[in-house]
Amino acid sequence: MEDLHLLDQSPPERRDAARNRGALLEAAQELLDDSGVESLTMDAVAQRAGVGKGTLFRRFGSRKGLMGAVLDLFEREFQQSVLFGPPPLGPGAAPWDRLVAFGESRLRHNLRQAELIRAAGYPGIGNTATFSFSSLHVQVLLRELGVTGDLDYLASALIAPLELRVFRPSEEDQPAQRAAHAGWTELARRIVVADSGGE
Amino acid sequence: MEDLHLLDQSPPERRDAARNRGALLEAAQELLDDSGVESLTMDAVAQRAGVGKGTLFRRFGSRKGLMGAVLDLFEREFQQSVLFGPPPLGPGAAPWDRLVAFGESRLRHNLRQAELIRAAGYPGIGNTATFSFSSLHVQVLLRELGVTGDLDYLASALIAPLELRVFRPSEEDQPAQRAAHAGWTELARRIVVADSGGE
DNA sequence: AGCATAAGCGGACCACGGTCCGGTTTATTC
DNA sequence: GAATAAACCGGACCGTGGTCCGCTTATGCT
Repeated sequence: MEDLHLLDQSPPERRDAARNRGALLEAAQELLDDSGVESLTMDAVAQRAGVGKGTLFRRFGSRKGLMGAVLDLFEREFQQSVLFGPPPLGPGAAPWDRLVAFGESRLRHNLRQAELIRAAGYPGIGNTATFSFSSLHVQVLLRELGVTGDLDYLASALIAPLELRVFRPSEEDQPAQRAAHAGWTELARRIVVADSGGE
Repeated sequence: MEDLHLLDQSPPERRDAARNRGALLEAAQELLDDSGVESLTMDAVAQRAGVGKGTLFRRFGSRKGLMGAVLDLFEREFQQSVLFGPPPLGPGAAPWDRLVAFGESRLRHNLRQAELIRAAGYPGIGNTATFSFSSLHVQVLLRELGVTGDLDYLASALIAPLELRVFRPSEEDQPAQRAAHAGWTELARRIVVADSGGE
């Protein structure tokens, strides 16, 4: 699959470069799993991947960039399950159910990656690609639910409180997590219901 | 006013320490006004305040801590005008009007401090003191408006989209800013209205 | 006042993120 | 397949955030 670069216009990446990129990402993840974000030193990553520091920076630009790349791996997974996964998160369920599922799933996603997200400087919010995917998805669901008005804004506003730290997150705290999800669902209900002229 | 430390249980701060703290904050602000966040080097601040680096770190803990302290100055101002300032932001206006005014004011506040807030690692959200002030205030207003349910969560959710970067902020872009405010007001309306059984 | 104790102080020092440039590997052209 | 050009590589190097420890200064007690 990697070999069909015939279609790409710009010769995509040299073989060694690709190999190194992989090795670097892998090394980064190993270090993370091993001993947390703090141990993710650029020197350490480079050394572990058997590569010079310059290369590491060339490929990822900065420490945050590297973290962003790692996060991106998980983000892709998430997007996959939204677009192609099983209902109710994936296609096939009723819009409202998909919306609720989205809230819960996204919340969990963010909590699981909390440490990295924080260390990476909250790239999720503000990272156009990541953010606008969620925003667009919610926007579509809202439209299907008959919501009118500035859907773009409403969607963003609905996503915002799912992002880290809007509720005081005693991470791992299951009841708190449940309350957060319940609260969010209630928020969504209010936004949706306002269009149908009362309950 | 500073002299009545008789009531404080722990002798609050040595005179030289207080002086230095002031000098450091002043120096930091001067550097910021002078040439932006980038030039806010810890060495530079210390030197400008005529103080050793160790002292600077003792007082503020870290670079982010220092930035947080500077932001805190503005935050206090903001809180003052919410608690004691003229209506509609301050007390005396109808709850709904106060809520709308709060949204606009907070949005402007965040945009004005954008550079610092970002550099300080978004201390506003998650900084318990700052955040819970806004949250509590909005919570009270919602209650006055007859909203029922998890007011704590709803208040937080309402504040979240005012925080930086939930809408793509072309800072200084006035129409965008207006749209953001309009969107937020509409969001608030939906949250409030859902309790009164339709329009 | 003078002493004892604690808090404040500051600059030498360290670690890590990020840059730079000479050497090397890969692709392209004849 | 050799020559040329371009991209890649890597480690020496630098600046800045943060720590540490011996010295200084304020405060409380007798």
